[in-house]
Amino acid sequence: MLFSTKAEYGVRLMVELGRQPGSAPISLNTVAEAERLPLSYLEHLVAKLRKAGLVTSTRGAHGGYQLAMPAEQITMDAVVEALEGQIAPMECFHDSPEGKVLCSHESDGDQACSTKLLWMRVQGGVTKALAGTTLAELVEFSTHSEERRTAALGSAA
Amino acid sequence: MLFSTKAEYGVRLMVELGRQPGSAPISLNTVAEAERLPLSYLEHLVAKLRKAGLVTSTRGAHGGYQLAMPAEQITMDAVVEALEGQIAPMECFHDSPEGKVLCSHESDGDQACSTKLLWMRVQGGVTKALAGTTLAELVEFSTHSEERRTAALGSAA
DNA sequence: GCATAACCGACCTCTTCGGTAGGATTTAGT
DNA sequence: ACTAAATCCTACCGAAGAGGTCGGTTATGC
Repeated sequence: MLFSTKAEYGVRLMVELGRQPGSAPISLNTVAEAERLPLSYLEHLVAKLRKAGLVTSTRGAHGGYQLAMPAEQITMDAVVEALEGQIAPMECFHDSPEGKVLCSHESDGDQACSTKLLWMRVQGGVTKALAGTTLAELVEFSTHSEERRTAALGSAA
Repeated sequence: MLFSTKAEYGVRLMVELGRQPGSAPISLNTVAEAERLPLSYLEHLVAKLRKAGLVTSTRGAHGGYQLAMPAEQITMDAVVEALEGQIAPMECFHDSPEGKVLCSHESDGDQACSTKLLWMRVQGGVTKALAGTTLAELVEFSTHSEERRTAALGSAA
């Protein structure tokens, strides 16, 4: 498995927040029941999203969470990275401060190990897919999906 | 991490086999020393590659492993899948017998969960990168890399 | 028959995953 | 001021997988 359920649950959580039209915060309990996910586990995940600056929280009664910015501006690479940690295909891969991709096997400065070409391409494919998808797209996708389901149920009855 | 060292070590093993020009089998010990990887662990990995039909083995003295087909015909999706299991971004993803991608949350036949769009794109990016890379490319890449290193050392001396 | 090597299965340690538990803190409403 | 609702925080826990190790069995060339 490329990703764990941390990413799955976290994305579902973000989509759920994105579906809410108003400006009132949504409690985690509401999200947990809507998506049938364990509340206590979601607490851990939403903490990562908050620390990454993707959601804001308001404490106390009638508190909850909201997106920190419009869903159109949230790309999924930020969401997944907040939940799963840095997106690297292999342990020896890490981003250097200048944004270059390094492989810790390159002890001689410029040398690349025999697998670097492959992992570079894989990482490129993944980050391109993640960065090219906005939360708004997923919200719209799920909304349409639900409309189709409701329509199908209606015509079946 | 998207992949574990199983894929890393396994690919390095395959590259090492691909670098050998002759038709004589290479012992695992030779590979292990060349790549500085634990022999006993490589045994487990090469077993997976053999079961997947990517390498052939000859037992007994002077035995070893060889590529089951020319390196140009070996694409890395087969190698990585043999080592890591099915390439799916999320646990709920699995290939149906007809080759379609399914999500086990789609209990209503056609419905998709809100994250499917995202994971479809990610999986597409990964499989495209893996299937678009042949073992021959990696062999050539590593050979050139080594030539550059040798040249650099020579000029420095 | 002996060295070499593939094969096989059991085991072991460590980390992560997915989740639970319990409490502390903040806030809205009464 | 009290209370209910919520976030927040830390610790823990069982299961699974990662990354090996080990000992032994089988097959083969010399």
